[in-house]
Amino acid sequence: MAFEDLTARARIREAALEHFARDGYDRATIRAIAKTAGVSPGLLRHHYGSKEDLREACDHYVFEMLHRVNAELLTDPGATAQTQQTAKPFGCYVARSLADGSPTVGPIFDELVTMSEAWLARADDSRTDTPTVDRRVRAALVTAMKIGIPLLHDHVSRALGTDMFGLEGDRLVALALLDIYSHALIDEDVATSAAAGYEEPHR
Amino acid sequence: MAFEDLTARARIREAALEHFARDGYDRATIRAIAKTAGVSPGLLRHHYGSKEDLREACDHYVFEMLHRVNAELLTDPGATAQTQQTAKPFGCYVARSLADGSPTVGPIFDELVTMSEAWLARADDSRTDTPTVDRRVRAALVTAMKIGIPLLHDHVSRALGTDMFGLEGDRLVALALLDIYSHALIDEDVATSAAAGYEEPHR
DNA sequence: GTCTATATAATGATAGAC
DNA sequence: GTCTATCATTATATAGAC
Repeated sequence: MAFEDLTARARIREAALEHFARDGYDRATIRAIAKTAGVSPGLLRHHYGSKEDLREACDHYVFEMLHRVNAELLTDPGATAQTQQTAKPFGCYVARSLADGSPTVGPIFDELVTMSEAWLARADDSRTDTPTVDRRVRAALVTAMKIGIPLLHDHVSRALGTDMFGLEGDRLVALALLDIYSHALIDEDVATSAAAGYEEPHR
Repeated sequence: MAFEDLTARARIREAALEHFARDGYDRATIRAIAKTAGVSPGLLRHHYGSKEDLREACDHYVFEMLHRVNAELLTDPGATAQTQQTAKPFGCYVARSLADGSPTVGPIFDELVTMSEAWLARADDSRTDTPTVDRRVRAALVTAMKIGIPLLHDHVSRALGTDMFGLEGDRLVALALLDIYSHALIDEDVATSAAAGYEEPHR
C-alpha cells in the first residue's frame, strides 16, 4: 500500500481499518493503531477523538468507498476484476464490523441484502416452482452466509490447505462458490417433505 | 434453564457459555460471568484458574456435548427435533468461538466440514456434470457459510422482522434454508463461463 | 499538527480469611 | 468451597508543551 505518502490523518485511518478488520474492535488498541500509522496516540486522539469515534469514521469511509465502487461497476461493468480486487479489503472490514456489532454498519448489511435480492430475482425467474419463503428473507440468509466465509477465513484456509486470501486460495474459493451457487445441494423432494414438517407448527 | 439446581462449578460454566456466546470472549468479563452464575470472581478462579482456562473448559464441554448429541442422532434418528433444539445454544457458542479465534475449537470446524462433505457426496451423486472443485473445499465453504448465519443474527433478525432465535424466526430460517439449498442460485451456464476466466490465471 | 507525560477506569490475577 | 480485599497491568482519555 502507498502508505507513507498519505497525510497523518489518512495513515491513521488506513491503520485503523487494518487493525479493526484483522483483530476486531476490542482487540485492536489505540496504541497499536498509532504505531502502525507511525504517529503518537495523542495525535490519533487529536484527529479522531475517541476510539468509538475512530470506528465511526472508518465505517463512514468504507460506506462511501463501497458506494463509489458500486457506482463505478454500474457505469463500467468492464473494470470488474480490478475494482473488485480493490474493494476486497473493505469487504473484510465490513464483515468483521458486522460481526463485532458496530452500531453504524447495519445499513451496509441491508444494502447487501438488497443486492442479493436483485440477484435472487433472476434465479427465481428461471424456477419452475414458486418459492415458499419471502425473497428478502432468503436474500438476508444468502448474504449472511457469504459474509461467513471471510469471518472464518482462518478455518477455511486450513481446510483449503492454503491461505484463502492468497492467489491460489482466492481462485479456489471463487471457483468453488460458482460451483456451489450453480447447483442444488439437497434434493428438491427431500426439501419439500422436510418443509412440510415446519409449515404448520400447531397441528 | 435449570440454573439454580446446578453446582457452583456447573453454574459458572453455564454462565460462561452464555456470556462468551453472546458478547464474545473479549467483551465477556470474569466479573460479569461470576455475577450471572451468582458467585464471586474469586470462586471462579478457584474452579477454573484463568479466563483462558475457563474458555478451554467451555470448549471441551461443548466439544463432548456435540459428540454426544451426534451419537444420539445416529442411534435414534427419531429424536431429531428435541435433540437439535438442545444443541442449538451450543451451536451459537461454537460459531462465536470460531470467529473469535479460540485455539481449541478448530477441530470442531474440521468435523463440521467432514459432515458437510458427507452431505455433499449425496448431492454430487445426483449431478449430471462432474464437480470441478475438490469436495472438501466446497464443504469448507458451505460450512463457513452456514455458521455465518448465527454470527450475524442481529442483522438477519432485522431483515426477517423478527428474532431469528424466536419461534417464528426459527421456522422462517429453516424453511428459507431448505428452499435455498434445494435450488441453484445462478444459472449453470453463467457459472461455467465465469469459471473459465479463473481456470487459467496465466494465459 | 505533533509529541510526551499523566490521570482514570476497567480487568485479570492473587492472597488470605472463614 | 466460598468470600472479600487488593495488586498489577493495560487501555482509554486527557492536559499541556513545542
